[in-house]
Amino acid sequence: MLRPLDTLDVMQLDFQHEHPWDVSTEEATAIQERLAPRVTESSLSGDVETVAGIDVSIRDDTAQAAVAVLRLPDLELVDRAIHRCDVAFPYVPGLLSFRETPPVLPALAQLSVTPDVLMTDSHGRAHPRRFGFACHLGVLLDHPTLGVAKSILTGEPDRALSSEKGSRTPLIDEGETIGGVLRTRTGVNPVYVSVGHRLTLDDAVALTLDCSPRYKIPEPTRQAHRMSREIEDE
DNA sequence: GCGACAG
DNA sequence: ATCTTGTCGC
Repeated sequence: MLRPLDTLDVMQLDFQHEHPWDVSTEEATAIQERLAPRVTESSLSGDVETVAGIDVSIRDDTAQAAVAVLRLPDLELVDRAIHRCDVAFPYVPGLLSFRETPPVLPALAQLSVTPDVLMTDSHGRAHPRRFGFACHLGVLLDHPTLGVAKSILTGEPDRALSSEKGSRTPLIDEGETIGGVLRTRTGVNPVYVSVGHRLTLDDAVALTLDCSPRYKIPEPTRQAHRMSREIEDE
């Protein structure tokens, strides 16, 4: 049974209450350090029926956020939302959430179902301060979230990966496991999976594989990416 | 100082 | 991310 939106009531969330978003890079960094301890890593409870892929495209200082909610295991689209607005914060490696969160929250608020898990095309704990976009979004909403990125921001693979689908190795930074390097397709470059909030790295890896039966990029994120690039005029 | 650097 | 066509390889 699909969960109604009320358990993820973004409309009620005054996300500016936690902290301002119009901040300097120094302030943004301090906010990350303050919120990072709030990330929790515990096993998902119950079956995951729906996963929401989240992505943002930016053209000429205008952001278009897209959310695609897919049902497991068939990966059928059950809900979707788009939100367009101006972007204020520049792209700074390590501060992506300050650029992408403001467009994403209003898009999530448009959903008519509550996805069990949120999936971003970014890092979660695999971040210099262990607080990537996936963590920031997860903590703000207090909802299970994972990050699946296409390249490394910080850290390095523990060992070389074999070329078979499902092959994985820890992503290590300063002696700490901050995520996983995962081959989602045989013979294709791996993706980098990490915890955003309220799930374990093993949960995140398993979900990523469940969502990637055909392509390197998981289906929820893939669809969100396509939607974020759809052009509409008004 | 130099190189690295999610999207 | 974004600007962009064909093309090499499994």
